[in-house]
Amino acid sequence: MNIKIKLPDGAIKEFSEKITVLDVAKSISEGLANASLAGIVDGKKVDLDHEIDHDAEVAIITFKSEEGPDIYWHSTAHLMAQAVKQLFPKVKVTIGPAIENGFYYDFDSEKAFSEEDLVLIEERMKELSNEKLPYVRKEVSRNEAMEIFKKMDEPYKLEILNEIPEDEILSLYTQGDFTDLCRGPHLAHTGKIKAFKLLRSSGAYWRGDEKNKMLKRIYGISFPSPKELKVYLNNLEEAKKRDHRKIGKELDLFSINDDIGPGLVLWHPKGALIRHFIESYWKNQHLEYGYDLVYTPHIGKGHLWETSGHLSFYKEGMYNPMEMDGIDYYVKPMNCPFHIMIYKSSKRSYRDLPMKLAELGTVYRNELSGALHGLMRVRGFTQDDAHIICTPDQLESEVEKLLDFSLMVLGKFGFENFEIYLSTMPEKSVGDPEEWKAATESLRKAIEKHNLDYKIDEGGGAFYGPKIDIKIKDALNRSWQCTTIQFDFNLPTRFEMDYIGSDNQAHRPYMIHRALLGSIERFFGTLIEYHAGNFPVWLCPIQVKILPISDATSEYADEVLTALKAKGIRAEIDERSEKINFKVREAEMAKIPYMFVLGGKEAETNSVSVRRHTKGNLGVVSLTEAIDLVLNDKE
RNA sequence: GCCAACGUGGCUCAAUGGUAGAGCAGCUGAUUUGUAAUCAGCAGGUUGGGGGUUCGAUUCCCUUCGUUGGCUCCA
Repeated sequence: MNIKIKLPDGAIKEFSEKITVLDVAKSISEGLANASLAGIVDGKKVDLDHEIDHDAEVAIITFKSEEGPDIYWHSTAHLMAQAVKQLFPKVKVTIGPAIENGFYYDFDSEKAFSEEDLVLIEERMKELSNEKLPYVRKEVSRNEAMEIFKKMDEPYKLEILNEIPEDEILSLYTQGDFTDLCRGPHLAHTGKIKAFKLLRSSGAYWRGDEKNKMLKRIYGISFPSPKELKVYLNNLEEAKKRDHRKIGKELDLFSINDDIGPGLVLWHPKGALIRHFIESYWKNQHLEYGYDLVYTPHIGKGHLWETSGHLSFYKEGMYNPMEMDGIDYYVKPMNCPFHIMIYKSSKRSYRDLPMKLAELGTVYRNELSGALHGLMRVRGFTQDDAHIICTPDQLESEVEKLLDFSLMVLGKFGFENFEIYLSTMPEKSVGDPEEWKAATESLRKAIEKHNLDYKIDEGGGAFYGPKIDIKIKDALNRSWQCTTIQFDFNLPTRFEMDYIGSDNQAHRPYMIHRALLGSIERFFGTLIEYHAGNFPVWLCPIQVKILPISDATSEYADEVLTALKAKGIRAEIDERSEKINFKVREAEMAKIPYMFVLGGKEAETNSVSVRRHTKGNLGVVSLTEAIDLVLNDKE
């Protein structure tokens, strides 16, 4: 017998008898064998003790491999479930997958897991890890599996079993006294799990459906070494310092007040000024790129929302109506019907298209109280909304322009890392499938033209059309949607929109909803976190703080201030009779980008000592040079 | 909305059944200072709201509001 094993680098190894994946790793190096978690044989992920009895392509998975962490974390989830079952035998297990950062396991338990419970579970996990219990795979028939889980009294596993397709191989993994239904692969034994931490417990609905029972979820993370775990936990701590709610308070940017109501934002002077700069930039760009700015009211008659369909599809998201002259008025959750009414205010010709109506439209939505989160999810917010109404043959170029525009705007704020999703037709949808196809293709083409990485969210589109979403991550790695470009095959029909074509016939236009920043509130939140409060200079309320060393230079300080203002630089003098250290400290903490320190020397030579926030003292330069420095940074 | 934790002066936190305390911020005064905290004094809280247990509640119980972490939803 002679088995040829092809490795990822193309090398071929020959073995004279059947071997396991671990043998292959060993034949390469002892180190690799130690680090190996599992393997890939002919494209299939398998356990290390998987036997190979034929020529095959084999790759070894370590923690550093793309597939590594998932397997590692999944095995840790099993370890945690074992510990939980031992400590709380009445608990029923459900599912426990690896996630982006770590893993969780959902349990059906009367009692929630307290922090003390988590410590107990961790301790038990440590003991079980020390026992180096092997994860043993066993393939079973459907009946066997049913028997086993019936005996174990695990109803959720039985429910899952029933939903696995007939032709799929069923496998069980057992370590010590714990058996779980699982596709695998898993680590060789529990001793491989060296460092772990249970991070939090929370509630989670079975299958994510609020109609189902509330389960108890435990989240955790694990690494092959304590050092990696420590680095991860440290990063988590560092990330918390970037939290927009914390920085928003420290820099006095915004607040949310109990007496006003949850999810309703107060923009304080500094935050409002930044918002003003964001909005003016936004308006100027829209005017330049062929948009028309509009303003629309905050409320509209119930009849309007019936026509739009919001009262049948989105009622829970809307505030209750208020009555006037016997007619119900609703606060708007969206701007679209208003923009449509502007379109419909006169007869439109194909020559009017594309029509692009843009508005910083403030809307109110009744978000679930438990979902509110700082500026990221609020109940009243301003969308940087626009509706593009065009003919079918303008579609593709409009989508392309949109994506260009969006990337340019996001870039202006310093955003370069984001996730792009293309969402396609869901099961329940309105509109002609051919139109869906064309629209989806035009979205795809636009993304590909930019050479951007993107993920497809199959069936994730709105019922009324496909969409592109751009998401930005917050300090804790949670994604928040900013840009959204959505087709709408629904509203043009509902509102019977039309235009007269060159053939003198009425046609139905295409409509695209889009928001670039998403909402000003959320965008501001992500902006704060992305820059850790160190805003791009053009957005800073104060760009330069002038710090005279003593009263003796206060006259010169005034001159510097005048010179800065003349160049459109926002500056302020700290005139207090405090030590320079103190003034520097306060300016640093206020994250002001430039500090100009002035003493007798500077006054004599018409210069300033420049200090850059986070970078420190840059030395003395002439006032004109210093001003140029700031102006260059202000772009 | 659901599961859980939390709620003490503007901010960060202390006080586990015996009339609430610190630092920072604020105010007043002194200090005129060379790149991240000058010194002193003063003032500020019916401990989120309501109810209960108790001789006595920040502390224990109930309820309500809010916040936080998740579930869900979405800008």
